[in-house]
Amino acid sequence: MPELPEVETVRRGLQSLYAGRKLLSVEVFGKRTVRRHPPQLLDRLTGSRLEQASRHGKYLLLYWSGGETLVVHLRMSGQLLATPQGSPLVAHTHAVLRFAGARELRFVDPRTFGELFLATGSEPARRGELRPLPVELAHLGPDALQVSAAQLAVATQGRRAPLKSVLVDQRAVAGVGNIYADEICFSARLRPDRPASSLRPSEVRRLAGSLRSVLEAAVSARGSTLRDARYVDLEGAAGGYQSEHKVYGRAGQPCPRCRQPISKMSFGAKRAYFCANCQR
DNA sequence: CGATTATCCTGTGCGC
DNA sequence: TGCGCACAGGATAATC
Repeated sequence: MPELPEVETVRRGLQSLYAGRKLLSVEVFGKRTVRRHPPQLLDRLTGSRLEQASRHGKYLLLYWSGGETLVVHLRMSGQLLATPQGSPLVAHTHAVLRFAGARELRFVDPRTFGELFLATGSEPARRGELRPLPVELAHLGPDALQVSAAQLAVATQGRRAPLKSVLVDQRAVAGVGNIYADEICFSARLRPDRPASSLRPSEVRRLAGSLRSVLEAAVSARGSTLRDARYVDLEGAAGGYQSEHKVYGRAGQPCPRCRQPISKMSFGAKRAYFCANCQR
């Protein structure tokens, strides 16, 4: 559910609320949220200070003074919430991190797709990144807010797959999901079912510009919160970008550019919303 | 090899 | 009002 803008909003909240704070304890409930290794391994973090809250794509990376990296992915329904000490645990609370001088950090996730794990090692730092990426995330493409037109050209080259499929493929570009892929295609005036390899250089450049501008605008608006309010920030507040969606979820409504009705097409299991008149 | 599909879960909203 | 079913922001292993 959360895509790059929502995860980035959470990251900023973590950085401002918890950076420099010492971790007092970690408590994990159930088996699914910490599933890559024994949950008690997280006790290694106790006594460390959070040095930096970082992000690559939809993954949160918490770097600690002891040298450990805690990786968090919210998947479809995960939330991180800054909650007053000792207030009642809501249903589906799977982990609680207690900090010195700050509210508890709670991981709440009804569908239990989300996960937390300690990185086991790092690959060399990528260009433009201060910290190395955990080996577990080595398969990810460049972060969607950093990606260049040249990198996008490589990602789309030789791929007959629909453009939207490539955009949501985290190995190609990390951070774009179902909502923003549609919004980016609309902004770039490109049909989501265009074979990725058919994009001309000028179209790839347009796509790169739209990637940047749509994601930056969404980050500025603190992400998108849909009707089910599954995404909220650390304070429990909804985002504001949903009111700026141009095509996502708007089948039949007039295109904001040309007033023709927005179309919906099926895409394997997923669907894509687009304007058949002004996206080519 | 690359592209669909099935799966992990719970909650919600819709149609009957 | 109540029930059953389809569907949901994701990622990945299995299958075509």
